[in-house]
Amino acid sequence: MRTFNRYYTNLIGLLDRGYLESQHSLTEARILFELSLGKINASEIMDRIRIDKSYLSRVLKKFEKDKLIIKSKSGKDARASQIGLTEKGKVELKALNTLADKQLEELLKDLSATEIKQLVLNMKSIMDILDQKSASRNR
Amino acid sequence: MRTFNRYYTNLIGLLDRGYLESQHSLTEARILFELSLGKINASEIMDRIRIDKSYLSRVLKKFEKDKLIIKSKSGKDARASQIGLTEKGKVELKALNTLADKQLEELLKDLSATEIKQLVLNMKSIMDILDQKSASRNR
DNA sequence: GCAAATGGTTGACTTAGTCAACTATTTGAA
DNA sequence: TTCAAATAGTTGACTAAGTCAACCATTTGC
Repeated sequence: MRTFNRYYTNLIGLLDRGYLESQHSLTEARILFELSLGKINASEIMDRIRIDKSYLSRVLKKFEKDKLIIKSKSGKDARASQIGLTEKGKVELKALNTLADKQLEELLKDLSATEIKQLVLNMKSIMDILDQKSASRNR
Repeated sequence: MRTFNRYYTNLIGLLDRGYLESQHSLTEARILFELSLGKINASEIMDRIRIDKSYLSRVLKKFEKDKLIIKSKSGKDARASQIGLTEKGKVELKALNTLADKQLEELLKDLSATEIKQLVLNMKSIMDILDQKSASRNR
């Protein structure tokens, strides 16, 4: 277990760097990403990513100010509002993805196509294993 | 590439949580870990992990105040000092590892031994591929 | 019908990290 | 051999990311 530990510590360190150059934190990027999957409200975002509600509220406020999202009254619950990406928001997310891709490319550029394929497969398999686990926890 | 991207974003989010409960940031933990490998000076730490030198200086100052490390004059270079873990520092690192292990265990507890083995192998293989790459860059 | 739960906001704060300027020492080329 | 540039580390001032607690409005469920 100790070994795995060390691997993931290094891995996080390595991958974390990726978001340095962008205008958004990793958390902000994840929020944008969740919003791209369809209109949701703030607490649905909180169900998906671990984030303090006050912080989320401020991030969303900033996104709204920057016209990346629009909030609309939810018909059902007057406390909540449905949040959706604007066109500008979609463009921003796309740019963010492109940037992340480029940085990833930089990180991987000395690898062969085969090695990269291997890497993706490994990453996928990790996520599958962990996904499976968190699914079973919520049962 | 976009797929990989999403996987690693989620993965970082997932693994990052691990360090929340400890008294140290992930970066601090990595510094302690590097120090456990033998006496080194500050710039050698900077060779190993990406960190601002002013921040590193402050972290080390804090570690010294907390008696986790001791600095001793390097014989060769009067600007640098050799840094080593104290007994207390070693205990701290051990505790940190134990905590991380426990959190990892929690994260993995619904997985079978086989699945965990699989996960470790995947993680290892990712690190090997990336290590190989960063080694070749410095040639 | 009302207490507790939920969705969200705000103020005050902490932690992690960055940037630039600086001192002291060492290195390397003229 | 000397002196300009490089290196090791420190400090002050700052920003970014995130947390904590108190709060208001609305909804849920006994």
